[in-house]
Amino acid sequence: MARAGLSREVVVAQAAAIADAMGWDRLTLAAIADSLGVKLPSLYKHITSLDGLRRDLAVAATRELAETLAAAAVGRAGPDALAAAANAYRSFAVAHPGRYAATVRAPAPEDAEHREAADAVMRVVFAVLSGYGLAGDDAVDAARALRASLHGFVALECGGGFAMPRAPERSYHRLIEAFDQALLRWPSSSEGG
Amino acid sequence: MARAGLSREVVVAQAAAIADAMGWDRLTLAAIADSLGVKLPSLYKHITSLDGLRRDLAVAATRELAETLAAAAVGRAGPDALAAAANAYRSFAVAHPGRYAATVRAPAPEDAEHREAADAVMRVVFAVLSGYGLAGDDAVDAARALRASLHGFVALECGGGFAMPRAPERSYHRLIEAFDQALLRWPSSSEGG
DNA sequence: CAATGTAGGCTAATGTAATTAGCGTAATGG
DNA sequence: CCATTACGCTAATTACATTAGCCTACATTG
Repeated sequence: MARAGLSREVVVAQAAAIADAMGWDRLTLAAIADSLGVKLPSLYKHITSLDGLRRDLAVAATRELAETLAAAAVGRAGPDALAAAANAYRSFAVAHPGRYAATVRAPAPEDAEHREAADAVMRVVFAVLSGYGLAGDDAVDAARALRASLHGFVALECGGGFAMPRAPERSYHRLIEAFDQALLRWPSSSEGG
Repeated sequence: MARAGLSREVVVAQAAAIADAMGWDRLTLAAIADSLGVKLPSLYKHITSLDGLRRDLAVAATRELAETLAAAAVGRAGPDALAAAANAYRSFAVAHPGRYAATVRAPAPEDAEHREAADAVMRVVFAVLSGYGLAGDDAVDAARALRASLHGFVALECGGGFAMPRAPERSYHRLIEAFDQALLRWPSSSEGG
């Protein structure tokens, strides 16, 4: 039997492609093995389990998202940075739905590598918010609100949750515009101790 | 064999309980049958398939959510209605995570019953927005932004996505406050044709 | 170059879950 | 009371994840 030249990286990359094509929830080892031209059990020489593979894919996808966001926001500030990052976020989700879904998986508490990848995403978010002069609890609240808004939008959009006949791009643009305005007034909101 | 007194409704209700307890994604016919004290194949006398059951559960849960939101918002208007509905939304998700996840499933295009349930939710949202004088594309954009923000927040929160040591309730309250302010200025945003 | 050890493929077997086929009994309506 | 239907069962099939254990390509080393 000729060697197939697999590795953990190759398997994860193939898993990403299949997750993008078939959906994160329908990712199966059978499909991955098939598309790599090997039998299913062979994968276990490179992964520990399906869940382990999902975690590896989550880490890889989260890093990819962080780099994408950072690349979009670099050299920009304020509303400019916000719009660039938000558009990059949605584009990533639309272009790579499986990988995007993987980024939503929360890191296990003791998983330093995964945490670091998730932190890298949050660093970009906080960098964008710093352009609005936000820090401390203000920034945490704003970061949560921003991530929630963007994630909620793309999750609903990708899930077919927008039934009305209006282009999602328009609504998204409007959302970001409104968020920008909200950030300008953010620090003046009641700061409950 | 004594009859177990099953029905589609009973099976769906049990599925809801199990989805809440184990998670929407880990809902299995085996668990449902077990908890009802019957063998797995017996369920097929009342459901068409696992996916059919998930759809039935989605309809039931979506109706429940619509009623919950309507009950919370009735008799209120403006910021009051917004806060009441938003809090009811998050409470529902936290109290019934499985049912909440079911409500996110988009109706199939030809599924009138499911569509009607989803419309009932949107009617409450539009009713809240009408208190801000919004209609037409303005209202559609605002409705999408609102649903995205709320869904994104509870999805991330329930998924353990908030790592920072700050109470999610605070961040949520802040989000709603900011959204209220955004709605006041909403119609003045650029209305791109 | 030959011996050898390991890495990386394989087949076979197990367990869980969804689904279908077909059997037998409880409930119900003439 | 009998016939029909409703409803639960067992048995079998399929798909998938997982483990055990085999067998060979290939790199290392004498």
